[in-house]
Amino acid sequence: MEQSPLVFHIDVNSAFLSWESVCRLTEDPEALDLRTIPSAVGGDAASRHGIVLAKSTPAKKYGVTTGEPLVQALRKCPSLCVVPSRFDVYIHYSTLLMNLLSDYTPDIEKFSIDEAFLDMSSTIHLFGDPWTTANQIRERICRELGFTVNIGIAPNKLLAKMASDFRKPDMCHTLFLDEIPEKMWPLPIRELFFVGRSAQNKLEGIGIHTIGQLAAINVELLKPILGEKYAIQIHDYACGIDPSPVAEREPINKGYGNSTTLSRDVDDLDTAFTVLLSLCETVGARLRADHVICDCVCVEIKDWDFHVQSHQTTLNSPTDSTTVLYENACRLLKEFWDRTPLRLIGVRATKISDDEFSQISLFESEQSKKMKEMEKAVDQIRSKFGTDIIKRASFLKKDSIVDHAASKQKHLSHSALKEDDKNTKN
DNA sequence: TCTTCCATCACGT
DNA sequence: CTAACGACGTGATGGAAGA
Repeated sequence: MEQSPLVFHIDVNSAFLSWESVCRLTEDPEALDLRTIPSAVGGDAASRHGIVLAKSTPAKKYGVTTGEPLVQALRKCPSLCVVPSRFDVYIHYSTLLMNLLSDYTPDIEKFSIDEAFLDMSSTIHLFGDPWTTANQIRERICRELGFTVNIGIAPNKLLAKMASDFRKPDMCHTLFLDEIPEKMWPLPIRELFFVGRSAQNKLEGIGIHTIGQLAAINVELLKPILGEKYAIQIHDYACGIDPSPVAEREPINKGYGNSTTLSRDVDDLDTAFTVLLSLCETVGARLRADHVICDCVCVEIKDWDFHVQSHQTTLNSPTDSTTVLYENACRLLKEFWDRTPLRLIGVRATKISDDEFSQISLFESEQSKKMKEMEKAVDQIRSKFGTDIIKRASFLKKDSIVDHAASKQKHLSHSALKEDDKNTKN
């Protein structure tokens, strides 16, 4: 039996801000709805680090944009109500959303915390026509979960994603093949998925400003500028071509990273090592939780002038051990860091493989066995009480320079109300 | 010469 | 346009190193 391909893309409007609002209203029905005032979710408003992760519609009217520094946003809109992010809350609402969506098809690809693709090709006949069905989903999410979404309706993922981005919020849009010239081709090149700043500049350099112009040009002319593979991809995209299937199972991680911007620049090895230990502990715990091991450790630094460097090393044997990660990370950093003050340090484990048959080697020493047991115990306690409960001894003496996201999520509903007194500095 | 490794860049949420 | 802000993740690229 013949099926025409049909993909929905669901995108939560201002996800973090919407979810923050819903959560607060659930806790206190009298609470102020952040969506009705100029507001934003930011990393850490108090220390004036961080960026705008999501903004309300009223904030948008002041020119506040996602991704911009909080200080800049506050200059544009001094009355902006900035609240800290709570990822545990967002994961909760994301799960509710994905569960609801799974009522409509088993073919779901969770694309990010607030986005999903639904392959509706084989199930749409159970519900009605695509437009009506999408609107029913949109209304049901609003009614049952309390937040709005955009839904793109199209024959493939790329077009569905483009469609969900059209007019916001709380809207459904179609983008079928015959609608491409009218709805997609007039758009500026930058709005095409996968065209970032760099590609935008290169394309505009040869007089291409709209998606339609990109679709019309001979792809051979793009290859020398963008590289062969990338040229073909975005040219296909501009033509509405995307054969990639909706992937039901998310692929296993290729890497596990953890990085942090420090509350002040660091220029001594000891402090840097302490930060590395914290990062390695997180990464190691995640490796063990997923029952995987890594064969490569990478250390990344960003200095005071935003200059980024990274170095990596291949391990003698794959590991999930915090200690091994830490020793290698320290060695790397010591080797390549020229002691320029650092604002960010990161650790990344790559070349991931499965842990299944990596039982304790016969030659493994008693000491490393004990080490592993200790790490396992730390992981267990952390998973029960949160990552802040246990700290290694070396943390206890120094003042904490690491901005732990987990350590600033208490008392936030109160502190969020007194945002006014910190706009005096620059 | 062919592959792998390494560092960086680009792109997305 | 510059000044200046995150924490992730993936994949491409081009040069160096190794087989």
